[in-house]
Amino acid sequence: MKKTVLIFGMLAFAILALLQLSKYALISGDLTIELIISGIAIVFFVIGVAIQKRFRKQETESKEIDQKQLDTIGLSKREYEVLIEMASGYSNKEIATHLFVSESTIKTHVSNVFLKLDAKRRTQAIQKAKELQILPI
Amino acid sequence: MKKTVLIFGMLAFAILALLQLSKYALISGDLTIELIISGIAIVFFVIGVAIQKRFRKQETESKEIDQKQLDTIGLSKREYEVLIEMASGYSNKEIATHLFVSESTIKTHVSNVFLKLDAKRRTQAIQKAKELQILPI
DNA sequence: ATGTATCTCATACTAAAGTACCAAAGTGAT
DNA sequence: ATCACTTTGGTACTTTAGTATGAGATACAT
Repeated sequence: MKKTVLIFGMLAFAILALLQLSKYALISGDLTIELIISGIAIVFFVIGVAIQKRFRKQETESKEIDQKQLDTIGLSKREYEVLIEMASGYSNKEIATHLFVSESTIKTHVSNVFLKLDAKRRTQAIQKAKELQILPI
Repeated sequence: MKKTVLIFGMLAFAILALLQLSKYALISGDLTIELIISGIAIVFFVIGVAIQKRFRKQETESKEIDQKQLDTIGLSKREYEVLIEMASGYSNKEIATHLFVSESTIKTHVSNVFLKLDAKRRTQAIQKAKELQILPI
């Protein structure tokens, strides 16, 4: 947030400087009116695009992994891995193969995930995890 | 697409007109240099924001239900309902209650959904449906 | 009318998922 | 060193999920 304020402050200063500069450049006759107007137009067009892009970034960022919620839920690293595999549509046996452990281990992890997400089925766990913005995509 | 080209053409024409206008306004002395530059800056800033917004819209619009793919997959109305219930995390028994039919019926629908989505498990079916942009959310 | 597809439901079965314990070994912090 | 947590794995069991097959009822199009 402090960073944003600083950038906007510097931007405002740069804009004022640019305006003054172009004004004196015109009076002194170094540049033609067409060039100055074109320059101003390009600069502000770019600024407009950049600012809109910044807001868009903030909007879409809300659709990525919510690290804070992940912490409050308290899933362990391994449990989280299993959750992601589950959401990808794999069976316990397949997950066991992917993570090089036994199916029993996966079942234990799965049960723990259910407890922490308050779910009764894996589909429900996936749904809840999605609502909590915990899953990639 | 034709619409976009037309809009951009008109926009280009408007910009050229604006530049000429401001040039002659300055020469005739009706407006000060500050006003003209400010006006140009604002106009192009707005144009930059608008264009960026248009692209952003196209990006986010691709995240809604893809009716065409739904048709090609050929899910029946009832099968699609069952798929959505599945993705919401409900068990076969719960889905049966929601749709006022027996669990057997749900099992039949579920199996048909698996065939049409080429899935072996409900979690996989959900994942594939999501990739095909068939599910709401 | 007759065929095609959908929706419904049943039985009988296999496979997978999930629960409930228990327990050993490793990790990390105080 | 001790405690808490994680990771691993096991057995035994219950519950869902999923498959295969058959079949009646409805609706819709040719």
